[in-house]
Amino acid sequence: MDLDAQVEFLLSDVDHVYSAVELKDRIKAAASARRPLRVKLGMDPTAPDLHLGHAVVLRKLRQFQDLGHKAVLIIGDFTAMIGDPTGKAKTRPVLSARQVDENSRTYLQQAGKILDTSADKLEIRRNSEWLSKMNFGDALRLAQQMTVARMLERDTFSDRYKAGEAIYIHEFLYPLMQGWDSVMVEADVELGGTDQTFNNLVGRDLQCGQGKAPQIVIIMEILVGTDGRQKMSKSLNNYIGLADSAVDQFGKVMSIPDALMGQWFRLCTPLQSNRIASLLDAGITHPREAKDILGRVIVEQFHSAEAAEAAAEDFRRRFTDGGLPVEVEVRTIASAMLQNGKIGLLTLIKEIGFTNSTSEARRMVESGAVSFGGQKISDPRIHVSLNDDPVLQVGKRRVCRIRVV
RNA sequence: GGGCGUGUGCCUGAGCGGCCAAAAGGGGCGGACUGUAAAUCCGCUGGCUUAUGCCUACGCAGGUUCGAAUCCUGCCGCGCCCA
Repeated sequence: MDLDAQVEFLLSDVDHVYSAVELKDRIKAAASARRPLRVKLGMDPTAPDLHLGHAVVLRKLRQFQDLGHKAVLIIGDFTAMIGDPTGKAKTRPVLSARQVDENSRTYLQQAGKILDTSADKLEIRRNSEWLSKMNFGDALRLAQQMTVARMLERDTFSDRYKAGEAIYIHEFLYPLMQGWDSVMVEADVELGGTDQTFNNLVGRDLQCGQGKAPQIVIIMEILVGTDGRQKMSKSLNNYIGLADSAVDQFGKVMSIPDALMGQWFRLCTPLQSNRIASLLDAGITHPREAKDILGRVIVEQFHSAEAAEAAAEDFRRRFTDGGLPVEVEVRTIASAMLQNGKIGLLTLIKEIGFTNSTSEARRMVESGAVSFGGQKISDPRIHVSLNDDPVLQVGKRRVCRIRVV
């Protein structure tokens, strides 16, 4: 691939670059020096699950790897003590070393579905490595490179400030710490979502301050979650986890608003733009069909083509035809729960894990959402016996076969 | 440090002594209709072995009262203004 083609490839589906010219020059310089670019991506190990939103940036990182560059994954174990002020999140609890370890492990396992994990293509660092060693003087020198006015340019800060919400001084340190990471790992490029723009640009400033070449910043569009409204995030529960089962992933894709398909095709699949255009043209492709394809293409990236096909088939049986899934999950109940061979329906629903309380189970039954042994049940007081592994269904999605052990 | 204001359920936000498990909207869940889309309509949205019943809840701790989310005292958080 010649230089221009590489740049074009790397900047495809990108929201913003600072700047394309620099990227081209840097690639050229690296090639003649026979060294790979160091492409940085930071992640907070605060939650154990990666989702499709993370995958957008990870896929971009993979493209760099495929062109021979090195991915530098930063586990933000130190910055996690603050938490990026971007969200509404309050001050976060300090993570224990063990939590960080656990989260990091599952991160890498999940990121490995997208990234090339061979040693010469991937470097993993924790920012506590250098941040925990800085003293107050070091921090002061860092802080001197930033002004309050500049901080307040950030929407997240100015909005909160105008709204009269609390902004703590240490939150101002977050972008500086993240920027310092770039200095320490000598990043040539940093990837991030649009919400990371400010932080990543700070990295450029800090690098310049150290007399180094500023990193190129590549900003990806933020993926909208399954609700079609807000950015995908675990806390909003509008996400598709990379570790979710094929069936879950496919089902969730099918539930997104049609209007979201365009973005998802662009950011979550490798399909070409002309193909996407024809899929989105309702005159050519029925939206349901398009979404089915979207679902399969996404699922096969994290599972396999066979698993994606099976998930689509399962979906058809359950929701299009209104039947039971190909494989009904079996859940068990201890025989000690039974009295005279029977158990209260509400207790059963709760014990099996379909609701968090019997009150909730009661509401489900009263609203006509529950069927047991293939029969709809509307009386919450009923007691049932569990011979022959009966099927319990609560709502459309919660189905299982019950076995007494 | 001082003054003023504010603190309600997942969120926003009403309530200002009983009719409050707490208005209204949002969100979520369930149902109808569908393509688990959109739009629309209906119901639910603290817990309790099944209840015209009990328990827990309106920042925290006390107090006044037959009775408090509502009044009083102290404390804590947040905001604004002054220093």
